[in-house]
Amino acid sequence: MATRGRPRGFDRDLALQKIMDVFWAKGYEAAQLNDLTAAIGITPPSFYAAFGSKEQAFREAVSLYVETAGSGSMRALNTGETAQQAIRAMLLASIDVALNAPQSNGCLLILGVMNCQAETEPLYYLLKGVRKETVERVRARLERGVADGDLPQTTDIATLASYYGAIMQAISMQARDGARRPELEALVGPSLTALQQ
Amino acid sequence: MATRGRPRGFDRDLALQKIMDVFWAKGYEAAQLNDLTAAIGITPPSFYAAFGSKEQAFREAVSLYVETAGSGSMRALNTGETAQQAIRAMLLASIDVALNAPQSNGCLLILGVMNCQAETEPLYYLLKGVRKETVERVRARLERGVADGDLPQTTDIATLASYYGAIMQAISMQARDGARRPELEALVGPSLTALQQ
DNA sequence: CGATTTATATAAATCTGACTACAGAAAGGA
DNA sequence: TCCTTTCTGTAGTCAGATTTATATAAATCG
Repeated sequence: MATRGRPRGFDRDLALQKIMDVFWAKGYEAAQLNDLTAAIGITPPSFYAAFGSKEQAFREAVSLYVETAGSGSMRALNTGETAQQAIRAMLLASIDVALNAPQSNGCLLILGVMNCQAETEPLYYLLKGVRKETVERVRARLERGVADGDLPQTTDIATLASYYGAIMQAISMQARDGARRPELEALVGPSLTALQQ
Repeated sequence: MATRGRPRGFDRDLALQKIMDVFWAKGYEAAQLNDLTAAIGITPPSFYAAFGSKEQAFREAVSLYVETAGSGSMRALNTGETAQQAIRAMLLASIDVALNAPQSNGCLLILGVMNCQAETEPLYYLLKGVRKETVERVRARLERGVADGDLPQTTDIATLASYYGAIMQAISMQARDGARRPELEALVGPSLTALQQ
């Protein structure tokens, strides 16, 4: 059965990418419907028919981000022979992501919802959950490092996992503050000394 | 000559402290005039007569913060015999500040204005300037450490100053995400390994 | 005490931003 | 061709938030 009714006048997938870009550049609250509809080139009713609400559009944008732009650092975490190489690759990849942000800079998962008020609370916890998963993956990689013997048995894995999660947050904050690649990459070396005890 | 006209019905200094607390807890944009006037116990016209506008009130609150709550970490930076002791003291003090935040957590200078839009742009740059000063002071302390001989001549001072600025931002982010004292203090040890080459 | 000056409260003006009623347009199905 | 279905544009509603006009209250000065 073919689709009935008037066909949509724009590409929904392309529109979602632009939505992601706008949220990525401005964050959830600062991005207003004007920005979203203008970026897509549609009017509000078309937006609501296609995406339901600003909040639902954000959720879809986050999913897309996790699948595409945001996945680079997690893929990088699975490269490299040693845990240290993997962590370095992850941090460098997160710098790439931060600098690839359109307009503004930084990671959507870190900067997308900064204040937890009644209205934005569910979205705040959505992003917080994704960040927690990230730390979990770092922890798993460090555990493997201990098992592989490239980290000492005494390594405080939980602390270091949380530490590198914090470093990624710091990278995004610095990127948002206008830091360029050299300044961001300068953060990687010092942070890796924690693995060189 | 005595003050003419009806005297103010509230203590302006006390009111400014409450304004600081509200902005500290919620950030500039999330804090609405309702919250400010309710915290002080006055009505909007009294607020505007005393503080001019929400933006001017924020500027005064930032000044007060720098003089009081925020000065702890900078004072700590001047304690300790070695540069490493000083940095550790600074980080621990910034954890104290982050956990002393009313309601929410973190540093007003780091989390007070997160998105730089037309309206909040000047305030964003105000806070960014204060943060830059902080990094400058860290740099000066590290320079003294090299001069004192407790850091090697080859120390990359600019990089490390920026690094510890980033660590303080990370501490505030983690605190905002609900981290308690043990989790925050666990970030200090790994970050200090950068000085133990 | 009367005049002036300043603060307060009520209540509303003003503006912004998310969202939607309505009518018209473009497709498929009978 | 006519009906149903779905999308689109105009225009506007509605709620929330900062700011202010107006009248009243409380102080000092002459």
